[in-house]
Amino acid sequence: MSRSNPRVLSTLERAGGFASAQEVYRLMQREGESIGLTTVYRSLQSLVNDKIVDVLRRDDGEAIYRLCGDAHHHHLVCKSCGDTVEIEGGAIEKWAKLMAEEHGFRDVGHTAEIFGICSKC
Amino acid sequence: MSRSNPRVLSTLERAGGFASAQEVYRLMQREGESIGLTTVYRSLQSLVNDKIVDVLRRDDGEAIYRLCGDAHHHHLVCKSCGDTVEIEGGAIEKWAKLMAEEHGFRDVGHTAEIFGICSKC
DNA sequence: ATGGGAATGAAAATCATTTTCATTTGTGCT
DNA sequence: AGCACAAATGAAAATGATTTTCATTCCCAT
Repeated sequence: MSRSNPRVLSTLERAGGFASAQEVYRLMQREGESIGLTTVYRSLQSLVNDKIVDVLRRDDGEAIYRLCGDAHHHHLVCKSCGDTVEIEGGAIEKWAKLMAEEHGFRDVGHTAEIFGICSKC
Repeated sequence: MSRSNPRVLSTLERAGGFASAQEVYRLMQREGESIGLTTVYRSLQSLVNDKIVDVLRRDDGEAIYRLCGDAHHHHLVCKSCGDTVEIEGGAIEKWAKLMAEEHGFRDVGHTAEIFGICSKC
């Protein structure tokens, strides 16, 4: 396995903590950093594995990587401008646990996202 | 613009109201229907325009089309055997609505999936 | 130095989706 | 029926993100 190239993380931070792999790559190029696209992808993936960044999907399917805090949370994403709010999801945790029990599932995790149009758009 | 091929909609219904374009296409082929992939894509897109179906994204970025208007449900998926149970998600609906209101979002939808290991695995 | 594992990146492969374009089908009109 | 024209179709090529392959380079402990 490969470890993350630190310049990738620092670029993602500089980008406002929210960018696609292609954007991180282009940004690094523009800034004169010598790096391959492959390494950008690998680094971002490794950051996801280490739970240092989160990955979501734009409407067009492109993956966007986003620095996130550590507590388990969910996202409220604006479909138009991509603005994201972290929200608390205690209700979901309970629901997931309950449903899993009811159907005899163990070792459960979940995903949940809310998307809509924010007040600015 | 093109109009939707009715067999596409009927196949999406038969698939449980939830499938990707590729899946709809493969399903139709398996059932002996003669149709091109292009037409499947075009039909699904036109159904989205007409707001007859919803489009979301899987984790891998593939677009999945969902009949809306249908009672909205969620999935409990086994990570090991892929078995899927449809579950009711009233709690989630309320949660999503509440969170959206709190942050001034409108026109909101959501996705939620629970995954774990089923009793058979 | 030197041997081996990790990191790198160019190029090729993959895969969903979109576009192009030539052909077929359908529909209204005479 | 015969004709014209618009809409629908689908095969094949193009696109674009992402992944894989693989040869090379780097680094570090012996």
